[in-house]
Amino acid sequence: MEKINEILTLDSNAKIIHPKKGEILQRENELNSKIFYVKKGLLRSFTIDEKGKEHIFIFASAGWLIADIESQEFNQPTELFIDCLEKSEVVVLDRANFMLSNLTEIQLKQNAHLLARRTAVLQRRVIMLMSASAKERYNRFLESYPELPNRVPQRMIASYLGITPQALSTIRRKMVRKN
Amino acid sequence: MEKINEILTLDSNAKIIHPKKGEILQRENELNSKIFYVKKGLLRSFTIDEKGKEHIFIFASAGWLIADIESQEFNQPTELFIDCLEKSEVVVLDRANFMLSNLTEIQLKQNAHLLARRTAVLQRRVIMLMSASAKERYNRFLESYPELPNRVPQRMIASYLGITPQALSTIRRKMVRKN
DNA sequence: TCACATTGTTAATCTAGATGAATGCATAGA
DNA sequence: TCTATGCATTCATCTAGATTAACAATGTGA
Repeated sequence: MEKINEILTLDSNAKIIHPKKGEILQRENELNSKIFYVKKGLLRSFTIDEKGKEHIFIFASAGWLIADIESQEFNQPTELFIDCLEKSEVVVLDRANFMLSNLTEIQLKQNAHLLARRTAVLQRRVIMLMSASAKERYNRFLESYPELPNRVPQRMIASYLGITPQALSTIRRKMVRKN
Repeated sequence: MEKINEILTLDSNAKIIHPKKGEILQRENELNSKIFYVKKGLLRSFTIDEKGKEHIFIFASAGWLIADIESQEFNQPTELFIDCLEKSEVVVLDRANFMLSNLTEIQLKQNAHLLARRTAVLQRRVIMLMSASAKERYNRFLESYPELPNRVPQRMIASYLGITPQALSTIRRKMVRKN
């Protein structure tokens, strides 16, 4: 991972920012959205639906990308907000830089790798949402991201799992009683 | 899109196959899984859960990639089956070819573009699964893939949407009555 | 320090969609 | 041609999780 850090920071068009907790890096309906690479800290992306309900799309801790690939790929304004959950250090790239500029072959490959890793996570997520109960999804979440429960409030975990905070609370109660 | 076709077929390591309807291109638990680029026809990927229930992960018609990115990225055996829904023409690439070999810069960029497009679809899918009702998901599906309902049985559409064929049938009945 | 917002919990009720079963239709294979 | 298998539909019932609401515990900012 250290290699990728170096490569990204060597990209002459990349900027580094240090957002603090609560800072919004990208708003819904913005054009020209960016790709963020998290060096330290924790970001998240989320949508807000017509009923005003927040749905967390992805968390990104150190070493992960966060971006609205959909809007970029189809050249539409963002549907996703991106904000900062912990004091962070973030490399800001734009789309042209990431895939279409004159990067070296190694940089392109590393970037493709980061993108593939993100896609892999999404693949698992879709399968989970379709085939697993809320309880199973929560257990899988704990396995996959053991450090996150200490870093984000439960209502955000519930939102990421696609359930209400009440439902998550109930699931946790039942799990405790069984142990 | 025609450009990408040409590029892929020029890749000297790529093979072209012509699977027929029902043919299985990749089974669960296979190692060394491939990336398939659909030139003509229609493929799908799906999982089978512990209860034996089938969940369609993605359809891929002409111009789209289909692959188990997750298992490739984490070097684990495939969880996904890939099979053929219509007589097709398919370019078979392996992972090394796709991202890590000595392709030209243009090829790498085109491949990254295909990957990003797939990621974009997955992004929309996750957001839909989390925030929209079955009826809304069905309507969005019809908008996004207007030609697919004529090409695949309804039970597969239901499976793609994450609902039962009965539920889809009921949704369709209600939609017809309202018009 | 006090007012007020945010978080997590519990419980009562409601509902979208699952499950299971029966029926008619169409397609395929001997 | 007859039979069997798969597909779509309908209905009765069940259930996971949503909704609403009340409350305690913890932060937080003026």
